[in-house]
Amino acid sequence: MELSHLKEIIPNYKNITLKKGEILYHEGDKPEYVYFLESGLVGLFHISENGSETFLRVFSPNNILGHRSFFAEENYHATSMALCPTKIVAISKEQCQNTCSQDPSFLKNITRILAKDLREAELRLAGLQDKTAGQRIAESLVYLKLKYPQKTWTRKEIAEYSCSTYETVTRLMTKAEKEDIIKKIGRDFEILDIQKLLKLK
Amino acid sequence: MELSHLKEIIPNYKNITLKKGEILYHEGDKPEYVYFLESGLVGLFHISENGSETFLRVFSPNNILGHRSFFAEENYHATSMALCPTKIVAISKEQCQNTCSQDPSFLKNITRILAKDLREAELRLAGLQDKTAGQRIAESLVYLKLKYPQKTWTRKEIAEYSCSTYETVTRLMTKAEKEDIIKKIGRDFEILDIQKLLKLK
DNA sequence: CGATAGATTGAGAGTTTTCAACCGATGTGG
DNA sequence: CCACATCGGTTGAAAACTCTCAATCTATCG
Repeated sequence: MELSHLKEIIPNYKNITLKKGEILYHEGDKPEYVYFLESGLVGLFHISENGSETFLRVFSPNNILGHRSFFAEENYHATSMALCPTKIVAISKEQCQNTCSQDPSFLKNITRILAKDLREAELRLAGLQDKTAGQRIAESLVYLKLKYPQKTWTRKEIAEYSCSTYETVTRLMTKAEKEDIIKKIGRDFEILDIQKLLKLK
Repeated sequence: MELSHLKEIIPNYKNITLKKGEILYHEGDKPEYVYFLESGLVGLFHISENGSETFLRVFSPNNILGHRSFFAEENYHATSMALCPTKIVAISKEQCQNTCSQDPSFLKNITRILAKDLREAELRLAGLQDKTAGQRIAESLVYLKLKYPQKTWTRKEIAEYSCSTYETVTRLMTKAEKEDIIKKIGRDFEILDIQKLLKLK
């Protein structure tokens, strides 16, 4: 979705700069703004009572965030955290409201994003039923590394994205390296053969 | 969402009658219509290669369905099946398009539905990480039976909704009955104590 | 009343997680 | 620029939770 013209059509907006690990909003907070990511990377996480974290979505430049809660008219159901130094533009709810009225394609774009994200979430849900931890981890490696290659993903982040544990991620990665499917580079890694990775048992 | 006025604002529509178990659309099909449920109950299921099924969503009277794929401009990612005799109104994509343009609240309503469903899907995803099978089953019993009390849910349906197996559902229900938390009535059941059910270990 | 779909129960198996100990990389301050 | 502290990664062994498989039983319906 091309939202890069947003700054031009919105009269006044707020700039936010986040360091790695800083929180944009917490689960349960009441939405006051809709955000637009200019540079960096943000992760959306759900943190349960017993402390287990689930990595729900990744936001990269030109992505909108905070929109789900705004359009559902609900408080945030998860916590947004910068995964690296990040610059964000905050637009007030009223401004977002106005943009919706003035630019019909704006709302339609957001509807499409929500519809696609719903598909993804539901397929991940189904994947937890019918895929092994190894398969989910392999798919997560492909998704995260190919879509966001600049980021050195930690085993923990990969685990939380694939709904597994960092030990299991480590084990799968060690196995994949032994079969020349990936190559570890320091704490980072590189995918050598996507097809083999996705078929790894 | 109140969509019951849809028949009045849409000039021509198609009526569909489904028997229990009949399919409205299959995963992979290209959307030609957006549907509106008049009476009955429809389930949305994802069926994986190895045959495991995941019960994603329930649609009841006045619900719209098929909208996710339409607004994402994607083929269906799951299969819709009638859970009991059901009457549906089909609206062509063009008519849906027109309604969006003419009635701004229509699109906004759908956006809200998608946003709420995304929350639900993501929280279920997180729940698979941090809740036991028993907890998920208990929550599914509460959700399905309280929201759709008229339907006799099978153990299999409950299992697919909670991402578990019908044997595990049976075991939990037997346990819950021994503790006077639910009461089995033939193949159906009744919840006697919601709070206890949700806390059942 | 028989046939069939659905439910129950038990036992065993298997995948993942959990716990624990140790190793290695990275980055910062002296 | 080195030393060290810290964060992240690796590996092994044991435990646990569910699932799978199998046999049996019970509702429901024609």
